[in-house]
Amino acid sequence: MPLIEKQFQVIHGILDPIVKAGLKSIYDVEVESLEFQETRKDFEGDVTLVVFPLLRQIKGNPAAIAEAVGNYLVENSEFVSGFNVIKGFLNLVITDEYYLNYFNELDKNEDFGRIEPAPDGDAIMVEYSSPNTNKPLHLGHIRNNLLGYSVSEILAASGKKVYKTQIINDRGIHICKSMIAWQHFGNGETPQSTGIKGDKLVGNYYVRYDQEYKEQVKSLINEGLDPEEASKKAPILLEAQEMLRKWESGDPDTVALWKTMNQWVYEGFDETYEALGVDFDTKYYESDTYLLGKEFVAEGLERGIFYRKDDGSVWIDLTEEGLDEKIVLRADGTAVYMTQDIGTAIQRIADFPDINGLVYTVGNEQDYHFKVLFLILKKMGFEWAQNLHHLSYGMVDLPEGKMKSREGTVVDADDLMTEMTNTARDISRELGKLDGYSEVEKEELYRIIGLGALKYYILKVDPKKRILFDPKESIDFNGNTGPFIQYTYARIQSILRKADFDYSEPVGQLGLDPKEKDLIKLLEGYPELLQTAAKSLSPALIANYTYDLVKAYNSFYQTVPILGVTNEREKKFRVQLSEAIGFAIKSACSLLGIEVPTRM
RNA sequence: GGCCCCGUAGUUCAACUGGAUAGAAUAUCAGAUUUCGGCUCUGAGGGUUGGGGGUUCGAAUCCUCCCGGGGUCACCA
Repeated sequence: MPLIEKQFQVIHGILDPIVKAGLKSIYDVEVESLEFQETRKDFEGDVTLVVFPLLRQIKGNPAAIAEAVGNYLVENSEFVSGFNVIKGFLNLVITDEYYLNYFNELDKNEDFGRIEPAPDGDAIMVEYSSPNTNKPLHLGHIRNNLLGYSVSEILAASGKKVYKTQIINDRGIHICKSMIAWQHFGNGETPQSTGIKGDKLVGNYYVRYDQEYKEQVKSLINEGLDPEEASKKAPILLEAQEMLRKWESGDPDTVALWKTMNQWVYEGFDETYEALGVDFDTKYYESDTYLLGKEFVAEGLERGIFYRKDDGSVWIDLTEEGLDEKIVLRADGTAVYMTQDIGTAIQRIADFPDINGLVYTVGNEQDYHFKVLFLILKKMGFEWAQNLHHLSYGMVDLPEGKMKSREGTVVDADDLMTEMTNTARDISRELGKLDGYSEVEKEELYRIIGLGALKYYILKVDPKKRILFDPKESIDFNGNTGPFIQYTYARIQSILRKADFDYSEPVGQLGLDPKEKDLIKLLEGYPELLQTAAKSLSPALIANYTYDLVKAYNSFYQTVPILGVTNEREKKFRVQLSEAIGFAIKSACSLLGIEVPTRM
């Protein structure tokens, strides 16, 4: 049986045809789809069939229909041992035998729930991070990176080939500002000579530029210029603009300095990415792509998708779609942001022909831009334009308000990770069971815990919502947190270490404790959940599932003895179950980029 | 002002995309360990889902009008 079918052959899938056959024989109707759901905790049963939707095709009292289907199922399915009806809800009791069989046939390993991509299947490209090269990464980038990376992992686990990419905003006036400041005030400083991380060094000069600029504006105003005039005439601004012109005309000295300083930044970014645990398969640089797209606009103009205004600029009219008119080419024939994004999208498909979709991880302030971009690409008739997604996310707020890099109220990405590690160290020193660990191993563990806390905290919330981030108080190590999950995993590993007997063979039939049944049900739901998370690009779904799983395991652990039970078969089964839950935790966490320790 | 997103226990988040009596965590209070890791478990209190109207068997979810917060309406990226 192919892997995919096997993974989805869960109880819903088994009952589906039987219920349909039952409805056919009782009421003589063909029903297309049925709505199954997990039975709520307050009711008896395991699986619930919602009868209301059937009323469209079957006239009658929902409770009576439920009763009839229930009776039919008890007679015709070996797995349904009983049922009860509450209003239009048919609650079915599923036999222990079914769950045990399901568990025994499960592939129990670290790849639990994953589907291998088909060799000739469609690929998807996920863009995230997309930094500017004039300042270091901050908390907002962390949310972006974690989301993009996690969504990539989820898509890959759901059976798609994934290319992770970023577009680096490496050109423009902002980088010229850092360059000018470095020329004036740098005295030849380099990351090597100062020991400062490259992105931080360049970022410092960006701040330095801004200080100088403000002073110059002030003195110009004192000399009698009006504020608006002064803000345009500050000498250092004019220098930066002149430098941009030189860069665009390819002036060798300017380009050389630009390359050098950008290289410093990239080395700094690479360190941050590595610390954060994210990576990329390919990169795009705006200096390469900012001129793309013009020929496609020209082509679209011929085909009547765009139109030309009297001044020569080119536009698209989206008023029929409820949007505005949007410029796609300036009067002087140069590209705008939109032109460039059109060109870059097309370029990516050309570079990787197996791609049939793109995901852009970009903040929600660009919602409108992407709406327009996607619409334009659709109008241009690209087939892959049906599969464009803007993974939009809300801002990260601080208790003091917005982050502003110029005012120094940003939370730096590197600093934050260090702080998380420090907190983990403090707590673990008190509570950890780390006898025999070397200092190096301990430090590695603190890093895993600190980062796990940060990642889980950010990924568990719906991307659309703003996050209020209090670095001091928000990160907790108890309750619904990353370390809570890691702790449970570590505890399972502790049991496996102590289980010094062979537990690999499946045990035969035995009665299940309700807590055991709960755990198997959760395992059963995972592969489908993974597909849903992939479709909705939602790491939060995975995070919340992981938490449910861990909670259910802790409850099981508390009420049911594992190694202490006298019955050998039960002991074996419970160790197997623990192991399987461990695999599931590890698998789910890996989709969030969270590592799990064997001790902590 | 037009358009888009958000509003759920004191606080931070859920709610299987229209399903049952809206759930967790946290904080507070009360309990549990001859056991495998107490960073655990069990329980209590805490809600007019911002407000009004509508759609239907059924609404936090869909429609509509208000209120509040944010974003966006650049020939910037």
